[in-house]
Amino acid sequence: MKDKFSFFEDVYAVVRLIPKGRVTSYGAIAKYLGAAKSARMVGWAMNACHEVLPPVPAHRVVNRLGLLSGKNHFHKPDEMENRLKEEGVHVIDDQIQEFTRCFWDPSQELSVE
DNA sequence: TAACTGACTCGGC
DNA sequence: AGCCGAGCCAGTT
Repeated sequence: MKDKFSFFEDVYAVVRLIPKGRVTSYGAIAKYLGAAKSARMVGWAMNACHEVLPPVPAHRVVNRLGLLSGKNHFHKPDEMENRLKEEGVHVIDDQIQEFTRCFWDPSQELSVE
């Protein structure tokens, strides 16, 4: 179907690069891809990530507030926060604790070694 | 075909 | 300081 790698593929690639125990925001990914104003598309891409191989760790992607806004779209809402906790990310009431500390900016981590 | 929605973000009031 | 509206792109109805 997609002869060329679409915006979605790029999003998946970045999300899969997120280190364990780290999280990022839709805007950060969008900005890294050159579409800072298309943060919605990043989220929309996540909506289709369910049948994408290899599986995309969408649970590591949250909004800029560190809120698990997309947990409701997972197979099971609890799976998202449960996975983050298992990776060492403190999550309380769908809110990532020390979000700025666990934040992983692709344009910063992938750009600057 | 045209219109709407959506896992966001920023700016204005 | 908090709430509301507009912008963005692509997929879905």
